[in-house]
Amino acid sequence: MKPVKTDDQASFFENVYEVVKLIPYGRVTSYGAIAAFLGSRGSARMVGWAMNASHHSPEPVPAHRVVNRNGLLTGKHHFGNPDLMRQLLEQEGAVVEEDKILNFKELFWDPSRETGF
DNA sequence: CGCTTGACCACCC
DNA sequence: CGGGTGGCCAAGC
Repeated sequence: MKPVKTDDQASFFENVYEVVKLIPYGRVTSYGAIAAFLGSRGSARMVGWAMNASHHSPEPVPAHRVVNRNGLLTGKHHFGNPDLMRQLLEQEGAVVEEDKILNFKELFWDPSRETGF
């Protein structure tokens, strides 16, 4: 992974972006998992808010790999095209139906586990 | 400065 | 299946 933000702007948002960019191809995670990994277990909403501002990030953020705890593509309406998120996930090998990842359990990527904390 | 909203989560009815 | 409540924290008005 990249070096830690030495800048003062190491905010929750930047942290979220880093984690999301670390998500391997074909893998997905949840807002709550990211929030928990960052130390704010109950701040899942902040992760979503960070994603909302992801366009603010200089680098592209694979937000389509972040879904809710249900494996549901809750943020699909923020990709410009509601079908884009689903297609991106299917493109990476995910099985999506009714805006839900069926093999979510298999594709789930736990940041606190896969990264060796 | 305070209330409302939000790409969430969990529990309850 | 639907809906409501509490918690969380930040941004918008």
